[in-house]
Amino acid sequence: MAALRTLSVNEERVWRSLQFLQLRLMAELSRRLAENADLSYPDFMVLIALTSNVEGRMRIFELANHTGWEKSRISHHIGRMSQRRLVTREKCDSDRRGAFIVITKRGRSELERAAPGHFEAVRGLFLDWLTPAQLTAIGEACDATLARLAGADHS
Amino acid sequence: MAALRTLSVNEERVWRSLQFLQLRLMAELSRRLAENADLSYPDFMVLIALTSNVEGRMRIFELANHTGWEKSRISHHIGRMSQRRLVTREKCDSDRRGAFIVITKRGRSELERAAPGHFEAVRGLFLDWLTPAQLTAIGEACDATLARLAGADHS
DNA sequence: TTATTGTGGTTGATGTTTCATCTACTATAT
DNA sequence: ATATAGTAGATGAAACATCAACCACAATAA
Repeated sequence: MAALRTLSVNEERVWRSLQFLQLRLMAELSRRLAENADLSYPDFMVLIALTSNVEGRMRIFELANHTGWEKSRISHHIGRMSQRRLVTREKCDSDRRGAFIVITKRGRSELERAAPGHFEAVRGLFLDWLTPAQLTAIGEACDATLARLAGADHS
Repeated sequence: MAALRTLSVNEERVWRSLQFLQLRLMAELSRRLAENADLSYPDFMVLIALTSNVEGRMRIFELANHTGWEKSRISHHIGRMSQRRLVTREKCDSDRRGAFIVITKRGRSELERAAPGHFEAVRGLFLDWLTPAQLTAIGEACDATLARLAGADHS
């Protein structure tokens, strides 16, 4: 029975909207990815990360940095993706604990099938409708928060 | 080998930041919830929704609207939460298909243990650092996008 | 009344994410 | 050389999320 709403009315509205944005926008983007190719949103992120370097191969920890995911999540996800022949694992010579993840021909073709529509959707559903001021505000607010989160010594 | 980056440099930076914000901020908020109480973020959302009406009871579909989740997700989650005695299910007289979900004493006490720290964190990690202009920009951008997503007839 | 359609919610199967832990190796210190 | 600590990644279990049925009832129409 304590008073629980400790955000101002306005703050709460924005916070709620941001959470709903996440939910709805990701759902719609996922839906379209699945429609255009046989890829989930996470699949797509991994493939995009892999192709951000020319060889299409990357260490697990590099993938983790790129996506922001934990190594375990990467590892499990790569396991599933390699069953579907979207990527393969290769040995790493310079560090024998390590593994390279390499995009396959099939992975590349799925990605190429999905990417144009995806980026078009990101723009068409979201980015294109923002004023330059909104775009800047969002970018700066996110970056500042991320910097703070990274900097704080997590008690 | 096609040209895949179809967002402008600036657009891509903002889009990436927004995705990382989601990831990191939610992770940190979840971590703190688990630290202060025995609640996951989804648990917390359900309990907050339930207490937004005075009786602490709500139909499944109301919970779904409140959280933005699908009914099946709600139902499964309620199943797990009721095993932990955070909520219970009750019959609905006015519609015999329906179910009421009711917060328990235990649910209320966990919530009260978690809520102050949670909202403080939302402010301290994020909201408090935004300028009024940024807050407005984010709110309006989210709302406009959500309206568009809801309005479009999803082909 | 009966048929039809729609809604509220559940269920089971399957896919995903997290958490804690483990193995193998590398790096550093003694 | 050996001990110690740290890092890369894999793994199994459990929590979580999605999807496609499904059942029970309500609402509408014939």
